[in-house]
Amino acid sequence: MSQSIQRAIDLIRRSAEHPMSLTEAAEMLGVHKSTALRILQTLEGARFVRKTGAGTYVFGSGLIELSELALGSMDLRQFASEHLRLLQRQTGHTVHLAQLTGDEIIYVDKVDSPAFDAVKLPSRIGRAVSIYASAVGKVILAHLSREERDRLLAHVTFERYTDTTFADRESLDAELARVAQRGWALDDGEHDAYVMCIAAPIMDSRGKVIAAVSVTAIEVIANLHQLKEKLPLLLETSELISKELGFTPERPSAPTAS
Amino acid sequence: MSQSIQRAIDLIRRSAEHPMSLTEAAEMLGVHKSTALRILQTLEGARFVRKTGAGTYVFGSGLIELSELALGSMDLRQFASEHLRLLQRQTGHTVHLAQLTGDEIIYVDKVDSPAFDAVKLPSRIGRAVSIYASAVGKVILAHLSREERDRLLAHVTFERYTDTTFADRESLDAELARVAQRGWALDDGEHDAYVMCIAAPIMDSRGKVIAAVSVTAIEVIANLHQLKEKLPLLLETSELISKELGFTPERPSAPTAS
DNA sequence: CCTTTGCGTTGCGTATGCTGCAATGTATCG
DNA sequence: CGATACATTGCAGCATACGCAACGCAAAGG
Repeated sequence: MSQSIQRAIDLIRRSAEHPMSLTEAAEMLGVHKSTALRILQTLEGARFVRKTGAGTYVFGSGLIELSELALGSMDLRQFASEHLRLLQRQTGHTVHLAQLTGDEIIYVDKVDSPAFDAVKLPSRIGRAVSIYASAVGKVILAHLSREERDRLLAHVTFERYTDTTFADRESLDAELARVAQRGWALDDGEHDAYVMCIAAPIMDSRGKVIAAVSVTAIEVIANLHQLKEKLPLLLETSELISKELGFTPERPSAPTAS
Repeated sequence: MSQSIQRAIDLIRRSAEHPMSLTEAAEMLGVHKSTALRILQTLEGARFVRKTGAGTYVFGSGLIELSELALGSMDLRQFASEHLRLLQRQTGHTVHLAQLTGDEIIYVDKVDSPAFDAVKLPSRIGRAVSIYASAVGKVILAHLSREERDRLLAHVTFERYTDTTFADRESLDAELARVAQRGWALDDGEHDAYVMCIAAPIMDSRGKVIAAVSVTAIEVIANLHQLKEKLPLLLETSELISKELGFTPERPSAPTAS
């Protein structure tokens, strides 16, 4: 659409990976150096990129700050933070908070194990999660209305990542029915063969599912059975967070009792 | 410099704060709605903003992801991560990692206390720290070469935030001499009257200071004396991180005493 | 039910603002 | 000290991003 803005975006993307010189930037865009320079200077003014002493350009603090600001202003994240950290300490495993935003599910928080022997998972805040090959994805899908579920799955092209992946709409629907009934989801290595996961939904004040919490472990650390033992803790966490968002379970016989 | 890019930047900034409608965006920029639309569509294509169901635009996951990518690719952050988390658990206080990037010092990691009663500090990853009114700033300045220190302080306009602020070059230099000699810095409420802090430097393989670790507490939780008791833990942490970066202490007679 | 209003969106001619060129400045090298 | 390889600045031309006006659409209101 907008040429110069697209060029600026390309440069930002590039700067997040490697430092780049002005000449590199110009070559990458296929434009004259003076053009690249003006774009970079504009970005530099906003601290979207920063110029190093060596004259190369790198990703700037302005974007990091904005991104932290945006994440920080999410109500969900604030309400959930302490519960996630408690859950991490209780289970010893990595805890994720994934939020449904528009048509995709993205990680908005992650609490790693502080232990030295902890395995670093490839998940990253801001990154989208597979909607059908993850516990958080499935548990959110399972609790959505039929229309919304169809909308989210409309543009999905299924891919069989591992043996256990639900790689077509039919088997996925069957799985989602099971998930909806019991109220939580498993991921038995459906995206990465050795990554196990359990997830529970988070509801807002209108009872709509908007996010999910999950506990993740690799098979070497804990198998599926061991992970399931943490279910009560996980469910307690998801219920507490939902409650903080104003969700009240449907049972009419349960008033504001403490 | 570049008009349309500047406009795009303004819209990104705005979207990080509130959701905005197309009309709002156009009014804010003082341009026609069609112009604002094209900019937003370009940004949307890169997931720098996202369009909500209500038709408003919000900060997109693309920028969050890029920012996490940029932070994650910093070697320092990877090497330091687990040490910071250990230090947090050992001290119970908030731990910061601040890195010297260009002419400014920014927070690149932060480990809050997971305790429920923990006070949320206003610091935020990506934000710049005062270079002369913070423990991390002072400890980095104190270990820099004379030229670099002068360069960093050249454009600084001193401001006396509190009674204890070193608000002129002369008193700051005296303080920096003390800091350099003992190898760590204090912040006795020099930026915010009730925020106490101790910091130690992190060296790279060439022995140059590139970052600092700090332990922070508000006076209600721990006074300066109590904070100083954590010094051995702090120094151990900073030395371990420096070692991971390839730094070897000059003193051959100082073994790995615990 | 039709009208009105307030949005977002599209097509198009125009001029603004971006681009490329060439010249200048600056640092690093032989 | 000249040569090279950069980044940077000024300027003229034209491509591109702009504003306008018309359209589509949904919600509000008579």
